Amino acid sequence: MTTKQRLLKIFNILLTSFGKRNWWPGETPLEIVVGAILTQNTSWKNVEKAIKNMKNEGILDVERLYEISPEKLSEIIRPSGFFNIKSKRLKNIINVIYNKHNATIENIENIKTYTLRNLLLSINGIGPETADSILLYALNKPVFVVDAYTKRFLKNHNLYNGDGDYHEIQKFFMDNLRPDVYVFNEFHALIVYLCQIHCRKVPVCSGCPLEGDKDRI
DNA sequence: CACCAGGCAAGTA
DNA sequence: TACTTGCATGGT
Repeated sequence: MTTKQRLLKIFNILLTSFGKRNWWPGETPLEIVVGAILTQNTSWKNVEKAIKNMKNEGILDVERLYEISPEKLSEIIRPSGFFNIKSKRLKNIINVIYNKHNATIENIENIKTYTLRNLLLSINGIGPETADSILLYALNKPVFVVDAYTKRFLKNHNLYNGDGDYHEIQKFFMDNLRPDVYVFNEFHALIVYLCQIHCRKVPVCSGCPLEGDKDRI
């Protein structure tokens, strides 16, 4: 079986076993952008509390976020942890959207994906994973998101023998899958779900739908 | 009590 | 280039 066939087979097994994950939880592109920043090295449950606070304060809005002081914002997002640095990071991306793109997320959707990715990466506080999460989940661009779970997944299933470099792993997925937003969206979410319920630390686990995978370590 | 969570930037050698 | 550390709350 080729790598492409095996990867697609794994995707289908995961999708059949677990169903659609409905990522990203968030009602608007802005909420997804905010969540992408807040979830950096933080559990999603803590992020939900912070976002709920933001909704209660009525600041889940580009203009409100542009106007609010970093100190006030820090207090509102406190449950997400790292609140001072995340407050600055939220202000950083909001400033770009507000000043250069007419205060709407939708206006930056028209920028070519490659250019947009570099724009996001140029913002202090947005690294590869956050940039790609925004591109895929907020803006529907066919970009594969790599994270710690993805690396563990590849290692556990002996799918990729290279170092853990983010862009090499991303290239592996994008070379072996059609550039399909739906597949990229669900595959990343399914990998996270699989790792969270079955493969937290040890490489082998029982009850995993991929147990029969011959090439698995 | 320790350890981790849907990272990133800055500092050091 | 390749480590190390700061950031910080909340769950297990």
